[in-house]
This record gives sequence, C-alpha cells and structure tokens, in this order.
Amino acid sequence: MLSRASKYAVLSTLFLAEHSNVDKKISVKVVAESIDVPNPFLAKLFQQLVRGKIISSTKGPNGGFFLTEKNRQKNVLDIIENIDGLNKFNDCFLGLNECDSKNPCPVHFIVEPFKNSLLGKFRDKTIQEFSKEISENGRVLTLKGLDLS
Amino acid sequence: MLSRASKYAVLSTLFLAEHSNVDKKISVKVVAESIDVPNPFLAKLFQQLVRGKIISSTKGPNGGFFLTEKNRQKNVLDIIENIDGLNKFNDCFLGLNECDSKNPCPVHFIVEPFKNSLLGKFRDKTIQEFSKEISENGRVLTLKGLDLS
DNA sequence: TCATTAAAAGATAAAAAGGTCTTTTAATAA
DNA sequence: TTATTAAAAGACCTTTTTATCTTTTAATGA
Ligand code: FES
Ligand code: FES
Repeated sequence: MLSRASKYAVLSTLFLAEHSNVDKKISVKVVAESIDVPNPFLAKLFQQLVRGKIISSTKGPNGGFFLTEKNRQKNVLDIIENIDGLNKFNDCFLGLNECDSKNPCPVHFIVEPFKNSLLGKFRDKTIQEFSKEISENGRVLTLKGLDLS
Repeated sequence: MLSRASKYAVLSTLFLAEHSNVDKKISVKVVAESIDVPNPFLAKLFQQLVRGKIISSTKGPNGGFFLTEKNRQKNVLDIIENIDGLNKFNDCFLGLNECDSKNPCPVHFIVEPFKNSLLGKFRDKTIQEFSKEISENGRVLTLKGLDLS
C-alpha cells in the first residue's frame, strides 16, 4: 500500500507531535531509535518533510526537528502526498489508468467507494487531533520493546 | 497496493474467463498482446498460476492456457494470494506488525473496517461471476486502443 | 516415429526501492 | 570569532521487483 518511506514519515511525524515543540527539538538519531527506523534513511526523509513544510528544523546546538502549531494543522494525507504523491490513491486498482468510472476495470465499483471514504478520513483529521488521540487512548508508534504475548 | 504481477494475474485470468474454454485454448502471446502486458513476464506468471491451480494449460499444437469450470469457481483473492500472498492485507497499514486491535497503531481503527470489508468482497465473487458481469455490463481489461477523450 | 508447436524451466538483465556513508552548511554558545 | 553541534546535501551500495532471453520438455498430428 504505502511505501516504507511514507509509513516512516507518518510514524515519525506523529512521534514529533507527541514529544517535540518549538522549545524542545529532537535529533534524527533520537527519533530513529525511538520508533526503530533506520537512522540515515530517516534523515533523508526528514529533509524532504522539512521542504514539504510538514515538519520544522533548526541546525546547530540544541537544534533538531520539531512541529510548529502550523505543522500540527496538516493531516495524514499531506504527509503521504509529500512522500509518495497521491497516485497510489488515484490510480486504478488493477493498474489500468487513472481510475475512471467511464472506463471501469472489473473491480472498479468494488474498490472506488472504499478509496474515497478512506481518503476522506485521512484528510479530515489533523496531526494535532491524532496526537490528542494517541495520548488519550494509547496508540502504538513502534513495537520496539513491546511484549507481544 | 498490489504488485504488478498480481494485477497482471487478475486481468489475464479474467481475460481467459472471457475468451477461453477447454476447447479453445489461448497462447501467452495472444493474451499478452490482448491486454497489453509484457509477453515473457506473463509467461512466467502463467506458470505460477498453473501450479496454483488458478488457470490450466496444455503443451503442443493447439495447446495454450484456459480455464476449466473448477478454475472459474476461484475468486479474485485466490489469485492475489497465489502471487503476492495475503500479507499485504493482514499487515499493519503503517508497517508495524500483524495488524492487531490489542496494539493498535494510530490509524488502525480507521483502516481496519475497510480492509475487512474489501477482503470480503474479493472473496465472495467468483471468477465466473466477474466474467458474467464483464460481458453483461462492459468492463475494461486494457486501455490498449481505447479512445480516452 | 518424427517434425512441429507451445508451455516449462532456468539463467540473466534492467529498474526501482530501500538503506548507508561522507562531506558541506548553518546555528549557537562560549 | 571560533569550536561545536546537528541538519542538509549528495554520492553510493544492496535488495527486491520487473522484465527478457535461451534451452528443455511435452503434446500432437502427419
Ligand atoms: S478503473 Fe480500476 S479501480 Fe477504478
Ligand atoms: S495496527 Fe496498524 S493498521 Fe492495524
């Protein structure tokens, strides 16, 4: 479904939402270790997320990555769009074309309703709201050190 | 979402459902050209689909690929399972683990209902039924030679 | 049985995705 | 203004997926 890059991007952005703010910046290293994701790969990813205004950064001592209030108004789809683009969602499930009800593939009318509805849900909820839910209801950002019995 | 291999597998199996039967076998070449898919790649794929009992084949003159009545009772999920496996559907949307309501990731309760419902729809409809719908209602198996205006 | 036809098998090549490493730039605090 | 810190940038490597090519095997009809 999503590329690994996109998955890491969502997880790490939500991690920053939970643990960072303008006065508390976090280095790639700490984020990478916290959510158990390859450090140099995440570094690359963060560069792109900064360019895409999804997250913020400053260099130098006490520098690092963090989310501003504005960053927190973005939604999950913005993150995915910044990394993978939205083609994955717009394209035909069987790879024919731009998914199109005028020339539907055999599974088109099965898949299309789900796609639109899912897309909506990812668009309607801000990072801030996700963060709130994570801290209130407990959501997992990594399986690292988790006892799965 | 699906690998290209899976997409080709679904399309070509539905093509065989439409155009072949025990008395009318079709060569890879014809299928590949008809649905506009790379010939040698499809040949490899067909080998695997035959082993997985999704489609049937015979060698020699007048040989080729075709669907038996039994083949037609399989569903789309059987095809996908044979090529990609079902991990894509069982795994967590954010790549954490086997998707699990006990340790839900931040998007778990958004994604899970869709996943199950979509899975069900792909399991409930046989190739035969798809084929019927294709011939009755017109569904596109390729964009080759299609005038998209 | 023998030539022909078409799939099966397997080796190989190209492209894309995933991951790593090194050097450069900018911020800051001493 | 300088040493230090951490991100930015870019080059590079590995693995997986996608695609191709060649040889072998099996079925058939003459
Ligand atoms: S045309 Fe294939 S999913 Fe819409
Ligand atoms: S745990 Fe992530 S989708 Fe279920």
